[in-house]
Amino acid sequence: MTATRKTEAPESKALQKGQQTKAAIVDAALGLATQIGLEGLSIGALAEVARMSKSGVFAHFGSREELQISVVREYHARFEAEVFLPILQADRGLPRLRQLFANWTKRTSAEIDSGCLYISGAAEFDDRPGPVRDALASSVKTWLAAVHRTVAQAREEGHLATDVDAEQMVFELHGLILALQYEARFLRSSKSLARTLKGFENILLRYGASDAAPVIKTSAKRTTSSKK
Amino acid sequence: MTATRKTEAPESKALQKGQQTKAAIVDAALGLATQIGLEGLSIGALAEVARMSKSGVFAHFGSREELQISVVREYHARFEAEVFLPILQADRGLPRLRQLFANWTKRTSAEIDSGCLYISGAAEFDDRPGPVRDALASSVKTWLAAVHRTVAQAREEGHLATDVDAEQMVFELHGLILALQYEARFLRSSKSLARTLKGFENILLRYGASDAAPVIKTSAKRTTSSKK
DNA sequence: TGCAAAATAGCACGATCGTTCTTTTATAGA
DNA sequence: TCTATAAAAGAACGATCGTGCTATTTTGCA
Repeated sequence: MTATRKTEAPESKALQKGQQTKAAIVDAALGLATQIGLEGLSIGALAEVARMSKSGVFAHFGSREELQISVVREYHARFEAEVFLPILQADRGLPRLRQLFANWTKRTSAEIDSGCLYISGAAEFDDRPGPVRDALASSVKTWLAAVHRTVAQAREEGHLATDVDAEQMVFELHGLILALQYEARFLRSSKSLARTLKGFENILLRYGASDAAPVIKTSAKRTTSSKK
Repeated sequence: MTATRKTEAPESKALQKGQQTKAAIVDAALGLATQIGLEGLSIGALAEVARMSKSGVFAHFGSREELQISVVREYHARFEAEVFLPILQADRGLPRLRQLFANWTKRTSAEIDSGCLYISGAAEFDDRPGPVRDALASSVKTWLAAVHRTVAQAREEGHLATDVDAEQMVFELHGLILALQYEARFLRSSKSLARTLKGFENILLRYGASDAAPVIKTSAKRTTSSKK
């Protein structure tokens, strides 16, 4: 359309000035969004953090909604890189499932300063239709499908009982993660990480995991010296 | 401070005009807050719903924060009336625990139009200190303590294994509820209610519930119920 | 080095926000 | 019924919101 075409397509040099400032903006926006939520993310506050003018920030996205979608996509990419991709190096089956849950747990609990966008976003957009919600739901579903696949693989490798309902197991694992986020981040409970790990072992036991769980049988000793 | 004191204290007649309009405002505010969140709750929108002027609404609370706290308190009262109080009529022990979870599940899933303030509020206020967060956390802790008590009673009645870690069980139950809300309300999954109920039976089985759960045993070759 | 084009800044707009102040209306006790 | 007071409305404030528009600066290629 526009007659102004550069002599060479701009896709060769991937990161012109504009692209890399946009990346920096999205990075700052992601930091803000994980703190105050996707809805709380304002262009003015973002411009201040990025040390730019409002219109300078705005020009990269064209609308606040597009900015939010960019943030969701960036979170998706990081989540994939930090949680999903590393588990592919673990042995297929139960070891990989263990690694998956460990990474997921770590990502959910460890960083106190940055919450999980998949969780806060779900609460914000659960009855707010639109492209932001669609992007969020799509990312979450992609991830849950990956969990489902990993569970199914573990079952097919013979590491879980043959009649395991993978969807049910994913649902229960998801519940553990959600409880972890809730009780650790909102209620500030220090024990929730341990509860999550124990819950995971409980689920594995119930679904017939072939390796013994490294959890102390609760029947061993009640009322130990560990008061408080 | 003010020398203007009524001839008699106003506490005798509980519902003057002001009190009952305030109750109506809080009712409308609760409806708004469960849809768009406590943070999204604005006095202007609330005034429109309540068919009042902004300042007329505002005068009842003195600040937006106080309005939010009133909403949290109202939600607490309703949650208690709808979920907690009715279970006291069920037999102490496992029947009561079953009734508790049934009510909790019903409250969480049934009403699609109104989300759970304890869940959306936690996401909004998990790193936003202040009295609203305190009110929310206090209510949630009260409820979780009631769940804990019910679990402990079921154990002491002999309906659960004697070595049940009540806190751990509450954590896992909470996770089921959170997963229900997440997958039903955000992901629009129709199967999440069934998954929640099945997860509940799984937990009961694992913790040695004395009545047989209506769930098909998953090839119970591993760690059969050797517990007492 | 010059110059088109991209990137950013500046400014203004209507809207809405929470809040304060003043004025009007409705209430309840004498 | 009269009247002090509570309740509600009205108007305005400074801020901030998202988003256009225009000007200025910076960039990258000839």
